[in-house]
Amino acid sequence: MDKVSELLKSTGEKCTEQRKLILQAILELSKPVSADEVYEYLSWTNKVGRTTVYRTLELFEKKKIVRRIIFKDGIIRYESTLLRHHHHLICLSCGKVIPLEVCPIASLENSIDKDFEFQVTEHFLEFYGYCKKCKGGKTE
Amino acid sequence: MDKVSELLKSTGEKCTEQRKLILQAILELSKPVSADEVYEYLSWTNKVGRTTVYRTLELFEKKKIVRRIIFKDGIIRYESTLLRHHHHLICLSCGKVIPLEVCPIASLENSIDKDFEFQVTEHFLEFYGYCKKCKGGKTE
DNA sequence: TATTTAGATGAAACTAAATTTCATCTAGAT
DNA sequence: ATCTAGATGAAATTTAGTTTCATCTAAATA
Repeated sequence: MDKVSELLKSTGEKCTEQRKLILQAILELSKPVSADEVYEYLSWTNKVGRTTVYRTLELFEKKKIVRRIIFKDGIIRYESTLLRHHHHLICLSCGKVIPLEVCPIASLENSIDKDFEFQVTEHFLEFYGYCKKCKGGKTE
Repeated sequence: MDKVSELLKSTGEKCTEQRKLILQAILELSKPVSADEVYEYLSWTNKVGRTTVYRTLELFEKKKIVRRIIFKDGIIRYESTLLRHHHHLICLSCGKVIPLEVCPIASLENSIDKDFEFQVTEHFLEFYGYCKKCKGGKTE
């Protein structure tokens, strides 16, 4: 059985053609993608409806196959949890998304727990600015 | 002239009754608020329309009177830039928003500039979890 | 393998956030 | 007091996301 099917099986959920396609799309795109981007990416197959994409991504999130990422624009995006926890550099000019391996936050969570009696379960950190290419002539 | 009017004047934009009310609302609410929350907060005055709230917040963002904050839910919120740059703890159970004075990121921006040739202009960092009250019996 | 069924699918209707249009109004310049 | 660029808001529109419900199918069971 292929990797995608195995990953789906491991959650105890039904392994449908649509779910396989959607999961594969996420892995292939390998960056945070919106439901609509997944839908467009798979439109040529004529096998997956918009509703199913939304519902499946929600399911995947619950099953921790994907994690939710929110950028400035407020659109909900997802990326595979096979990618280790990390952050992003997002170019305000061309939209390029650069993964950033460093996470300088983990160590902070414990001290927040202590100082605020607040139990941190997750955090979001994204950087915005201008990539190498766009640094010169900013287009915004 | 009052503080709110002065702040508006300093941007060179017209100082209308609506803008004064909206700015005052943001200062009074003193937490990240959505356009709709501002609209509801001011509804008793019967002087500000929804469209104007959206447009004015956009203007305020451009004029750096407010900054945009995005939480997990994807709704666009704003807070006054009179509040120094900071982050938030957001309770997944009761929705409470606790401001966090610490910013452990500033020092990192320079090294990102060097390592990735990416000029960071801003960053978002929010923590999610359970506040003191909700820690015990999680409701989600 | 055939049957069964809980759960998955998708078209269409709906909701909510945000934006655009356009006729009217007004802050502040003259 | 007059003028006008820009501000306002009701209504229409767009966009992201959700719900409904009739139909279909994965996979459990006979």
